[in-house]
Amino acid sequence: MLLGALTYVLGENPAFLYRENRMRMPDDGPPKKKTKMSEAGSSSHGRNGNYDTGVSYHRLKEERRKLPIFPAKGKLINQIQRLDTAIVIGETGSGKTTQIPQYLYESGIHRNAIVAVTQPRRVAAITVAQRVSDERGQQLGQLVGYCVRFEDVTSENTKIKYMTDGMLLREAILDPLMKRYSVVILDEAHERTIHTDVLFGVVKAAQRHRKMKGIRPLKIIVMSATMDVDHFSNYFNKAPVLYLEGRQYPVQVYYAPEPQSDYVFASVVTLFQIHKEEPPNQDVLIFLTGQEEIESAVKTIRDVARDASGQMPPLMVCPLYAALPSQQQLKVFKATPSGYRKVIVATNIAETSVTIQGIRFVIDAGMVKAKVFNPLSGLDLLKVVRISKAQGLQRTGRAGREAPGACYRLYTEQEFEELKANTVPEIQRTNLSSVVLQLMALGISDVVNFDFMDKPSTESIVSAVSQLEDLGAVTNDKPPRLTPLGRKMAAFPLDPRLSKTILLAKDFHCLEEILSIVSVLSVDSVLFTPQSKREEALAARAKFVSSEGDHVMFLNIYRAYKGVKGNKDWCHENFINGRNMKTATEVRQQLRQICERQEIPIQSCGNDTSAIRRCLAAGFFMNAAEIQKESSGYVTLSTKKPVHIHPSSVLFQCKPSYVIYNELVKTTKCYMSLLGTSPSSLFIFGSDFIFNVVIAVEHYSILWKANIALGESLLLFCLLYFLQQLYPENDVIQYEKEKQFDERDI
DNA sequence: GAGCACTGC
Repeated sequence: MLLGALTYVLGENPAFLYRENRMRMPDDGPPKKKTKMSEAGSSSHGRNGNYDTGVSYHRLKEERRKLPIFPAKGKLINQIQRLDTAIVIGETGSGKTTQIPQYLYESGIHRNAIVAVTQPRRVAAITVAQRVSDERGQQLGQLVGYCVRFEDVTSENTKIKYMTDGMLLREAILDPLMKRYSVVILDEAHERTIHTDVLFGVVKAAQRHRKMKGIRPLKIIVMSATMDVDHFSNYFNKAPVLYLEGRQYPVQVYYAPEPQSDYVFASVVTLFQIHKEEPPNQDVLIFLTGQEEIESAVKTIRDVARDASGQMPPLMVCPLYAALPSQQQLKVFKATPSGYRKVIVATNIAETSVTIQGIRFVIDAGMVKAKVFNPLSGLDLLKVVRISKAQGLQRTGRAGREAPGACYRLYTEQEFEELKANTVPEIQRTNLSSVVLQLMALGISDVVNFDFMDKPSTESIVSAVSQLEDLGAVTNDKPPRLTPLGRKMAAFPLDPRLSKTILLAKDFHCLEEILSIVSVLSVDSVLFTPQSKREEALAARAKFVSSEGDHVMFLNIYRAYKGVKGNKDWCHENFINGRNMKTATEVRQQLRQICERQEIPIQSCGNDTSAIRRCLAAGFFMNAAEIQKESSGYVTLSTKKPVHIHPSSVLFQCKPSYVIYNELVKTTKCYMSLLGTSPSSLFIFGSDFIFNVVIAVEHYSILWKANIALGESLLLFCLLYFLQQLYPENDVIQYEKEKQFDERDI
């Protein structure tokens, strides 16, 4: 295969010519955890891990003194001491994450209370805590600890606590004033995760309220690598900004001379140009958008390399994306054999989550696959979109971690200039129902006027509130109030529809089963279907399949997995993703504990799947669809939107009259994914005086559907009563938009 | 008869 050459133009933008590093020192961070998987099983992460004394402690002490932040220590502490809120801008490698919490502790600014440091990712919280604990010469979980989901490695002695941002937000529900903490450090604030964004408002309010109530003051430190400093400062009442120098090698940026229509191909061409000209053992990182592109690029690269073997040094090609099984992900961390060049073809997972040593060249396609949420249609879709300038910068920086490097951008300099400065914060492109429920549990009812740094659109808030209203979690007052049911729902770390389903399960006496199903639904797919072994995978799966829907299949899988005690070979043979299945069992354990705390009786319905199906139908009543006689498709009952069963569903061939679905995904068509059928249900939709009613008693083929006025509802309820008498084995479930659960809960 | 980026509680 002959690859045409692609010539590049040298980037003129000085912002992307990184400053030469003056001090050559090890990175400030702890030794990076090598894989995503190693943290997935992090419960084994040692409390007694690397605890070490003597030589190692003194060596670490020396290293600390050499960090770029060290000379600034006195001045920094002095400033922070005087300020209520400070913004700290530090480039990669400044040492801010590991050192500032220790400086605060050493200088007594913590006032003997806890310093909380939030991180967007679990791995970061765990590894940084381990590193800092080592630097103090202490055992992890003593002075320095961490707290992430499923794991709390802290003690009464802990004064420096690394935690995920989501964890601190959860804690805030129980204690909105955050009284345990004297300092809250929000690290990696530039990433603008939805949790960090909500925390901005929560800590700001806590600080103000503590001042008003005369409680020990709360110091806020926002740490970021952003260039958009003013935005942060303005939000925190013009808080002063402290700058720290980082450590980064220069990276030469090259632009494509003209726009590239096929960036996958262009990336392969560029790779071989680098490969021809540069010495081997200088590794290359290619950024593409998803599994399909990556697999196609990997194949092309391998083909070309094979054809040209003998004419150039060999290549070691590694794909890298989150859905890739653990063992294959691990390959990217293997040392490159001598004489080889390693090429990693990755999604944006390599931008922040995974750091790979030895990268000297980055090839950036300039695109990313992003979830786009439309609050009006309630539709999620994944779209390939252009990256932001900040993201481009982040990718470029990946070439200069250990030595000077180069970044080849597969777009023109003009295209770069036209990119958005920053990625749209997550809070502005996500379904907010879960966040709104959490805010209301925090006591903030007027969510529309919450002090957001960047406000989500009113439509998305209104749509979230309305969904919570449908579920009976909030009242339809203005502003809405949390119902007792809503308060219970907020205790679960789940999508509100799933929390509601759990709370409904006690009425159907099938909580054990629902917990299993909900756990599987709330993690990434447990099914693994490689393109090459599709038939094999489907054959292996046949024993779990159920004509009653995907949920029952998940229950079968969960039970079988438990039956073999999570055996890895079993997972492999049955094309089950063991990593995600393990997470599901941990989720289930957590959900079970929350149920116990709420004193919900945990009962099993055994093999009575109809109870399970009724419960699911009741929880997902707003996600129901009815088959269309004429077209073989379905329409949603709530919005009359034409939809189809996704071919990956076990119900794809069955076409039941009524289905409930987990989510709508728009690709070539609008697909419902993860479906279930209801043995018999009544759904009531709508508001005010008009209800849209559907009764589907499939076993007896009774179908009735109408729009009725409230006055007629009496008649309807009489009818329902008779139906129930006639067919006692079929529950007739009714749902109104109003808060029928309140009375029962109070 | 279709393909889904990444986090987190």
